[in-house]
Amino acid sequence: MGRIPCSSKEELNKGAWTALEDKLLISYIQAHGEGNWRNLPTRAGLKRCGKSCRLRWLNYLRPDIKRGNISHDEKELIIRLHNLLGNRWALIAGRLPGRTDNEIKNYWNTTLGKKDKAQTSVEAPPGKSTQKMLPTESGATEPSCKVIRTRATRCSSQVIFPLRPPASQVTPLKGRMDQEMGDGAVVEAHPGTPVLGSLNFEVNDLRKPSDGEFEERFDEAMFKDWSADPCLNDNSTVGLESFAFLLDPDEWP
DNA sequence: AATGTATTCAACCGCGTAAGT
DNA sequence: AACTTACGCGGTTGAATACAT
Repeated sequence: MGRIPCSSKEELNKGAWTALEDKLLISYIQAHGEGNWRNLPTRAGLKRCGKSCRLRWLNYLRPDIKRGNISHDEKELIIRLHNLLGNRWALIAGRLPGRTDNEIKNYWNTTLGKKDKAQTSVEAPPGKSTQKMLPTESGATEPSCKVIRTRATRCSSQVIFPLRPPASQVTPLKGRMDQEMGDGAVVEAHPGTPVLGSLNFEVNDLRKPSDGEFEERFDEAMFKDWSADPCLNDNSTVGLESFAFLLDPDEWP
């Protein structure tokens, strides 16, 4: 493809932004709005790549950004959303007004992630996976769920697998299905499509909501009552229990 | 006070996706 | 349909700062 990486333009500034650069970027965006990041630096008189400008604006200069002091409620929400979505920082940030994906990612990696790691290292023997394990009927343990994910994918749609799909509806899954997938897996159909539910059946019966629906579905009400989710109402075979694996086992009765 | 170590977080990097041609 | 390009994302890095010795 031959795209020129930001870093190859040697005349561009790198590293920390100066107050003057910030001022130039803010005043340009205030006058012309966001977008067209590629041409923005030249027009704004900045020796930065568009990518860098975008990042600086989104993560630091935007007026609606809340900085620091993650509240207890926000922390709880981050933990729950992370349980649900994994490292989808942008999606998680979308549910936390004023917070950026970068901030949440940093917060997780420095604070919550460490706690999680410390906890799992106590639960799991050294050298083994830190994935949470659930006891089986036989007394052995198995992963509570698997999260298989491609990297840096955008989530613009979702696919829900019911536990027992109607045999009449058969649609081939477009995307990558990892062979490692087992029962109760959370997988991500390619491109950027999270798949929730058990896969203890042949892969068929997809529901693909229209663009924009996805964001709407992850709202606070959803965490209070899964049954409120309209995509579940369409499918009578899916019970709340089928999502138990998404939550911390300790919290599930 | 000086030095070493740990932590935080802004910024960079590379890749996947969507949109345009 | 194939190719190109801009954007957006998650992973990672490294400078700045805080803390410990």
